[in-house]
Amino acid sequence: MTNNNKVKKTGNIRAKSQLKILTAATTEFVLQGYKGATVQSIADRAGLPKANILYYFKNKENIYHAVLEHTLEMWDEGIGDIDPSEGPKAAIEKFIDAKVRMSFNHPEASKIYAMEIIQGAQHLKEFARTYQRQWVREKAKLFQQWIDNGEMAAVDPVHLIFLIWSSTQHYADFETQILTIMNRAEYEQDDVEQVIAFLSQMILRGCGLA
Amino acid sequence: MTNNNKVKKTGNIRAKSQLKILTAATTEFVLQGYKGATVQSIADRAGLPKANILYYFKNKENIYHAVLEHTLEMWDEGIGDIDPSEGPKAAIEKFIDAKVRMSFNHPEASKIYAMEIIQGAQHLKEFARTYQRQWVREKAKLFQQWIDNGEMAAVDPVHLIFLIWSSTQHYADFETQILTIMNRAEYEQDDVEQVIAFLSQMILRGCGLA
DNA sequence: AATTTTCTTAACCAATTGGTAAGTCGATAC
DNA sequence: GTATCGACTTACCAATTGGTTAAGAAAATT
Repeated sequence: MTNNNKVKKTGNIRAKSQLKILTAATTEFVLQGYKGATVQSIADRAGLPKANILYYFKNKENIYHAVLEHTLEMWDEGIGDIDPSEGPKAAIEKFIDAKVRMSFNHPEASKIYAMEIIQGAQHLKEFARTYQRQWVREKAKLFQQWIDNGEMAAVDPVHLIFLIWSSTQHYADFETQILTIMNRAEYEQDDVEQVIAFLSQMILRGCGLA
Repeated sequence: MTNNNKVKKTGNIRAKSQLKILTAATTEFVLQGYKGATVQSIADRAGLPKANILYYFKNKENIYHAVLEHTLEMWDEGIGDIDPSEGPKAAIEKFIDAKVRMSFNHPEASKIYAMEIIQGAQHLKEFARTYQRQWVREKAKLFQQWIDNGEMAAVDPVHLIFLIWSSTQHYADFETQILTIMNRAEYEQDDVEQVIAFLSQMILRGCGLA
């Protein structure tokens, strides 16, 4: 009998350290950009010596890849699939809800993602070309059926998806600007609900669903 | 009489070179980030030797400041002030129109701006705190009056402004993603008009104005 | 207790990069 | 003709940074 008292001790330090590094790296990459974030700065933020970082990750690019993967997993989970049987109103509501909550809960993930796209999506082009394109087409088709059925107004489904993406992500990516303009130090609990209510109202009405 | 034949020869080269550098620098900063863009890469893109760059601009940060200023000027011009007397419908239409056209015509300006905000707006906090905050408050007040007058639906004016900003800028900042998903190499003439029509329709309806 | 594996660290290096010093060159002014 | 000034260039350096090596400390396994 091995590993009885302390369950899975091996790899425990490893997993812990890797997570610490990944978290620190995400923040550094957002704040300083890929080139601006140094291995040393990541190490400092993680509270580990620099050589230790390069013990767990082969090199800097490797860290960045790991951060991106982590981000994409979140995108995948948080996006909440649309259930066709629910009808357009519930579908859009659920979609907005999920995206807004993700923006408020994981702003750094959204920021990393946004910076990648802005800079030309060198590391994400494949993801967009395969996965996202497919996702958008499926969902657009669904919306189109609802439109053809007279269940919602005739709006361009693809642009509708872009609208939901942009308006929801904005609260993560432009956090700094929004807080400064509203003269606030940070978001509060209520803000999430308020944004969800506002965007749902606007977009549903825009789709002739309210 | 000096400078008769050739009008203002001195400073002509200067202005031309500076513009070339600024344009090249904007692209480099967008593509590589502040730290990632090297003076050499800016020089290469501008078609000038590196030392020449540092002859016209004291240092790298100086170039970046110049780029940001140039961007803010555009923001200022392109935003197109809202005329209270026109009523909410025309005002919102005009606002969306101006912002979308700016996104399609100067995507790099939008991108530089977006990256600054995402990374914490180190160089733009003052601008947001003074100028933008004031602008948003004025406009929000205007919308509120229209709402109180029953001229438009009761939607949160500040969030409405954020919605217009985010949905219009999206086409510049996320250009790469949008084109990839739509399986297109670049935007076409029609796209601008289509986006303007879509967003106007959606947002006006959301405001109970269509 | 011995041994093997994992983890941690200091010291170091090669390459890149921002920036400078010191000048050349050509045109205009005097 | 020569002094001046803006435009441009070469050669160089100090500092930073990504990454390696090699060796020791700690843990886990036997």
